[in-house]
Amino acid sequence: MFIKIEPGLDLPIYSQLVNQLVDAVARKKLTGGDTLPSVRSLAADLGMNMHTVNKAYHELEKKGIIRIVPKSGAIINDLTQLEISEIQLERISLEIRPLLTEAIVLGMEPADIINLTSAIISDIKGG
Amino acid sequence: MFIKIEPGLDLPIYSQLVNQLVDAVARKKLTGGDTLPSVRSLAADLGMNMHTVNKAYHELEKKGIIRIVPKSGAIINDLTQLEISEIQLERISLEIRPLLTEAIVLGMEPADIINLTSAIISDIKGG
DNA sequence: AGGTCTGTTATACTTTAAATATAACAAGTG
DNA sequence: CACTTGTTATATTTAAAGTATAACAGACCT
Repeated sequence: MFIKIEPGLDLPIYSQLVNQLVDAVARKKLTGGDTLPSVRSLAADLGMNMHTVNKAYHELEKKGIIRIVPKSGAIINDLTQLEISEIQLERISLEIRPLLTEAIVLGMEPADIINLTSAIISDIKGG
Repeated sequence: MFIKIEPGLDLPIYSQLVNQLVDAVARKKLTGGDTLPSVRSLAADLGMNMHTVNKAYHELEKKGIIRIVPKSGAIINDLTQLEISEIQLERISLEIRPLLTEAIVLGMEPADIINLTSAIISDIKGG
């Protein structure tokens, strides 16, 4: 797999795993219908515990990015041409808010923030 | 004070305090030169421990929003007409990135995200 | 000068989250 | 039938969050 985990970072390793899997979907290394490795095999791959991977998978399920079929496996959801749910939009807004507030307080103009946002989005898709 | 802390939330109470103080600066309830209450008095006010408030203040100092003068107190920095530092910009970008990635994966178009961002910024300033 | 308030530092403790370690179960798959 | 799957349960370790006291030294005020 294309996952690199760094223990000792300020971000928990299960969150790192979540972020990198979301990233992989954004970059289309993973796409709707693809299956994720079993929690056991991925845990072995990454040198971490089964339950840690399991926690990451359930986090991804909460986010609506994968579905978990008990006794079978985890599958990436097909979200193309599907409207984002109100709940997920609300959650993202709530998490993004304090960061935007901080940017404003530190002196960024709305236009600067929009430019930064656009640049990051391009990088996510392109890089 | 205009601070409301909710224990039992998934966000640590020292982070809640940080967020609400940043928010107060954004809304200009607090502005450059204003002093924050002492860690002891604010802790008593909010029914929390001195060290928890202290932790929040130091977090705000790392963010560049206040300065702490030992044996004296905490003062809001004057950041108007001051360029954001490269370090802070880098940190904000790094934290905002996974949220934007998630939005993309959940089907939002770049334009949608920009609109959402603009709306939140307006709300921060206006509300 | 004296007393109070300040942030700082240190120590100790409790509680919660993160992470690991095993083990067993029941259902899907070949 | 044998194997793999996610699930569940229990136990343990480590780190973070939060509280509780106490003492210190400089600032501040009368």
